[in-house]
Amino acid sequence: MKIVFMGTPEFAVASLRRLLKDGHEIVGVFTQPDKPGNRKKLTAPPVKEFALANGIAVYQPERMRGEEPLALLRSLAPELTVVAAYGQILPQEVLDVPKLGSINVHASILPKYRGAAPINRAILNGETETGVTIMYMAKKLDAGDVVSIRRTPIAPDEDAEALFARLAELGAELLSETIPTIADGTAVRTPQNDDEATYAPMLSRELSPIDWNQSAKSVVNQVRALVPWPCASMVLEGKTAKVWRAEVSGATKDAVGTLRASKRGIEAACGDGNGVLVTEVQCEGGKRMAASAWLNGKRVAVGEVLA
RNA sequence: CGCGGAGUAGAGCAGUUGGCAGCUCGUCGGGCUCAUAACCCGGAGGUCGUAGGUUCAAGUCCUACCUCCGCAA
Repeated sequence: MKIVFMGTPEFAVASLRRLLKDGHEIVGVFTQPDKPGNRKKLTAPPVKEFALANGIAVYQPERMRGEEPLALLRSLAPELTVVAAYGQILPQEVLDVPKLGSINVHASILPKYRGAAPINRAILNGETETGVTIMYMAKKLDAGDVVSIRRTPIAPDEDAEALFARLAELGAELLSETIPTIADGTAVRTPQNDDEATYAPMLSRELSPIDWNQSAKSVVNQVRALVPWPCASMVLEGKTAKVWRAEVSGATKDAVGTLRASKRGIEAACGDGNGVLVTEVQCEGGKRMAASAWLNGKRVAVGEVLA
């Protein structure tokens, strides 16, 4: 089938790879323009890299609105458009170009967690189950008719990075199974119940600082949810440090917010009387490292109170 | 030319006015112990990011470059 693919981050690569593997003719890939990444370098979206490496034409319009991109898309004459985390809002005219319509791979069980950061938000909220949804795209964000859903449990110690990778594969698989039903017209369109919709807004740095007054479990969820960006953060020696990994430890008698060096890391007392063991941190200008290694370099004895 | 931090043993760090390269953890061997992630003794492990320069002498001072990272976007 002649397909146009639209996607940007790593999450989308899995689906694109699967489409290729399934033998579809990818007549073009749309992805976000290269952005000035860190410090100096211009970084290309993962989807672009993958597409180019596989000899597929790549288009990076600033906007999909307007006649130009619309004409471009029409000239490619796709039968179906597949979108996965593209990062741009598509006008109805664009969605209507392919005969079979435009479908989207979304990393949640719709109508729950519509929006930009469904995976992170699900972990942040302590969900124990999530999934992927294939749906027809509608004008309203992530509100189109659902075609297929696949659920999966979230492991208690699974972080956003790991879940991302898993859902990307799961989404690709479901996409692969769903496209044939769209092609032969057996796909069933189920409208979403808007009353049950929830939103997963984009992440920001404001979510980073850890409030130790929360329960230990909430703190750990925050740490898991925000990896690898923006990451939960704590204050070490007056500076902010990213927290890459943490786990709930036992009850503690320390006052809320107390940091204590332990054998395996830094133990912090939380609002519910339990402790959180921070096991991997990253200080300003430094690399991520085991918390025990950090304590090592600081020559802090086990049991000593840091703050 | 956006601001800034950092490259020294497997890991994390120290190294003062240039003068024999150190500390903690880990690792290996031995000992103590009912036992141990605890304790004691001992050992191995480093072209100090790269290339030049100054000097009797450079981890340290000068120059260029490479790599990693935080903030800001």
